[in-house]
Amino acid sequence: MSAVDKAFHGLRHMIATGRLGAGQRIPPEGELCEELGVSRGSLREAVRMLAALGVIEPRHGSGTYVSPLRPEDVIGSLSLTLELLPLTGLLEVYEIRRVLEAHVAAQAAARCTPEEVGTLFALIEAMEATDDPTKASELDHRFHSEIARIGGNPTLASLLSVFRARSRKYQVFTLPEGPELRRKSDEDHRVLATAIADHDPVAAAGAAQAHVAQTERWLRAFMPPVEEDSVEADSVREDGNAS
Amino acid sequence: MSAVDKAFHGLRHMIATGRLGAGQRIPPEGELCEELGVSRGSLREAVRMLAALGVIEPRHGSGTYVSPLRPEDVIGSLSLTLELLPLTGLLEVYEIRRVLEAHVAAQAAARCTPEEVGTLFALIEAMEATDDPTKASELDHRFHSEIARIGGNPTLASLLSVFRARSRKYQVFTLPEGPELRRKSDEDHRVLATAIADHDPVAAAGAAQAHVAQTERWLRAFMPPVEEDSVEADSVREDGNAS
DNA sequence: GGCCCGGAGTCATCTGATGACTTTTCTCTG
DNA sequence: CAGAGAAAAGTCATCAGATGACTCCGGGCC
Repeated sequence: MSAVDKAFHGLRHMIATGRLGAGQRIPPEGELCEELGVSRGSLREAVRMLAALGVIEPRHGSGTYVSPLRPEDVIGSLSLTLELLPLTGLLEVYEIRRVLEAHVAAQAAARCTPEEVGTLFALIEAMEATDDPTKASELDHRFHSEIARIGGNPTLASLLSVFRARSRKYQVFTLPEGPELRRKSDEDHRVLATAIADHDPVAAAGAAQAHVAQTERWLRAFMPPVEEDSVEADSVREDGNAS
Repeated sequence: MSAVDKAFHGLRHMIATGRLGAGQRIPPEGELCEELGVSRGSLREAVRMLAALGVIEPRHGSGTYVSPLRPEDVIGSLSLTLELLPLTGLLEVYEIRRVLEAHVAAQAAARCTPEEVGTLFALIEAMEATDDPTKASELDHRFHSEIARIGGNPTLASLLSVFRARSRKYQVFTLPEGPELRRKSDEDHRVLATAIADHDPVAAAGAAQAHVAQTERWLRAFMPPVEEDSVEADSVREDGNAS
């Protein structure tokens, strides 16, 4: 077992066994190095691994703390890498979204309060009122997140949030067909929110599934290019190396 | 932005834009340090982060390679941390499992071939034939993984595999009530496999959901203690502290 | 009492050196 | 010429030391 692995599993074991509890500050680097028998460099690499996985959180100048270990802390680490998956993976994610969004919609229909229904319709109206595609996409995300929250399962809500973030990279609303798509999307939202307000889980599940499926079809049809940062001209194409 | 963040996002950007493709070897540490403007230590921490997330894989003496970027590569990183979640998180995971297992069962019922049905029943018979709880748990995992595979969505299959691994930590079959639970579990498996063999998605979904719900009830009822010392490489034998 | 400042504690980063492992290349032998 | 073995190059793994940056707290000053 390598030194970094030793430090990684040692730290993970301390957390799993409760010796280091959620939110607690872990011992300083020096002490951990001595206890785990590795150098500071190796320990720091292990700490970075756990930080990337959302388990611990170093704070410059203060110390390193165990995360609250809530589901979103751990699942959120997926958002950094999910968008690296190829396109076939994205379509598979949509199938999962269909199923889970339908489930949370049904749960929300069974559990929602009048205040929560009001929030949903307020988001819909804000969505219909804006012309900014970016803002509309943001509100769309909040609308679905609110439904997931009402569903009552934070783990599921954070998982869906990650999946939606991956989909949002492709901004269908900025296409020439965007306004038309948005109008249909708004209709879907009203159908979904109405079903939830009526406490009709079956209708809500159906509406949610249809909505996701519609988005997926649009994506398949148009497949806009994704641009995530500055567009660097591929001047560096050193494909002809010595191999 | 810190040096490690600079290296992390720089590497991630190279992969996202395709400059570093799946399976490809990335430049050696020295070159990347110069290009990204960070020291070797910082670069190595960034590499470790991406490795923890399943995106790249360093090979001692050979180089560092981009992973195949298959869904299981990225989702598998969750398995290292999901078991750190508190118990409430586990129960939420069970709700997700209920929904997704039902879905893959329905998909499998719609898509399965006679050969795949044969595999399922062979696994059931092997499960019923063994007395070893550990082996039974292993076969149970393979049975459900096979159904998920037949379902046709590798991303979903790997996600469910991670969720099941979390549940398997609690070995209900080793309890005093284990044999009784196993008998009922075997019945569930036969019902599920029969529904799949009959190409009856509705029955398959219902059977899968009921099976997961049953397991969840057992876990709530007995809640056996978790023992996680699966790694026997006790190179650190100085753990005999005051804990 | 409130504000400013300095010191202790901690993480962040860099540099240099050495060891371990893999892959390639070359030489020697048959 | 072919093959096996050794040598060499390339790369990651690990350690040690030093310095900088940041946070937090407490004491001194107004």
